[in-house]
Amino acid sequence: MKLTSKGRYAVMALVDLARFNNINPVSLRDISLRQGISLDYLEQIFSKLRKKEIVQSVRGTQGGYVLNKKAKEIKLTNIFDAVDEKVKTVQCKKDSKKGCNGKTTKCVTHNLWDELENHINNFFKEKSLEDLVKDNQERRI
Amino acid sequence: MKLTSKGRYAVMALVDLARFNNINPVSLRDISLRQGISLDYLEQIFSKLRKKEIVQSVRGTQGGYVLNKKAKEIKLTNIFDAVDEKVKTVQCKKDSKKGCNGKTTKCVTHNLWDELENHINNFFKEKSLEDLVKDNQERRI
DNA sequence: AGATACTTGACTATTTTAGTCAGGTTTATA
DNA sequence: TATAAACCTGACTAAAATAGTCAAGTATCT
Ligand code: FES
Ligand code: FES
Repeated sequence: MKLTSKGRYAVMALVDLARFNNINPVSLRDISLRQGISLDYLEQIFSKLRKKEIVQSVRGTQGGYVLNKKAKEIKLTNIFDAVDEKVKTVQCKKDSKKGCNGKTTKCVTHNLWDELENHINNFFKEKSLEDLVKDNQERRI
Repeated sequence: MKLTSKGRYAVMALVDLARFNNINPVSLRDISLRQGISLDYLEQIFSKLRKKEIVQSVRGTQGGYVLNKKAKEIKLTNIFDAVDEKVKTVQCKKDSKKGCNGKTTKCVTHNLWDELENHINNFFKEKSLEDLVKDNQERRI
């Protein structure tokens, strides 16, 4: 199992934004340069973040993006949800009555993967953007 | 992030094997039928499990596979390790001094992903094959 | 007017996954 | 000892997912 770039970049970009989010909006160009992420790719990512109201956009010269909530209220789970970085451990469909490989009952490992999924999601629910910014500032002292 | 079929199948197959691992070796054909996993694919998986000494093979007619250790001593982490289902959250190479996107220092999220990786691996270190078999038997009563 | 920066949607190369396929070798047992 | 069951190995491949790029806009500040 691995984390995709989209998810990783979304968090990198938001940590960057949160750190420079004082008065003025932060342009994607700046984030792109600081974090080494393609501008075009960032645009895709921020489009999704905006639709889920995690950031707000400011158009025109001197424009950019601003956080739409307090950093404390933005959890990792919200970010991942916005960019479709979902944790998927089971093979069977959630709603379907059928288990793995067409069995009428859930497969022998179904519950294990459900536990795993919860275990991972708990981590994402606890961590906020504020935590990440703080961690980063401490390490820099 | 998602779990791959290889990892999922490896665990399904081992749980199956552990449950029927009384006296005689269990053939892949039986596992294939019971779990609905392609025989050819199972062979790939068991080849790896054998190399890591998680199972032992018995060749010839009436052959099959047997657990090479007690179910209690086989942890999920051993299984995943054997079939190369690794948890990879960071983008940077482990040994390289360079961080994400060629930075000389680790990127702003590196520590977060390290924490996440540990969080997930802890889950895998705790769960043993025995736990899984028991869970399954209880649910069947 | 011109530059900056957001907006959108389509397109594509690469990589990974999830297998299949073909051709073995070993061994119990009838 | 023939035969069938079952392990063993490596190469191959279709499909999906990923990680972007590219093009053509629109809005707004100076
Ligand atoms: S993972 Fe849900 S039935 Fe197998
Ligand atoms: S994940 Fe290690 S430097 Fe970015």
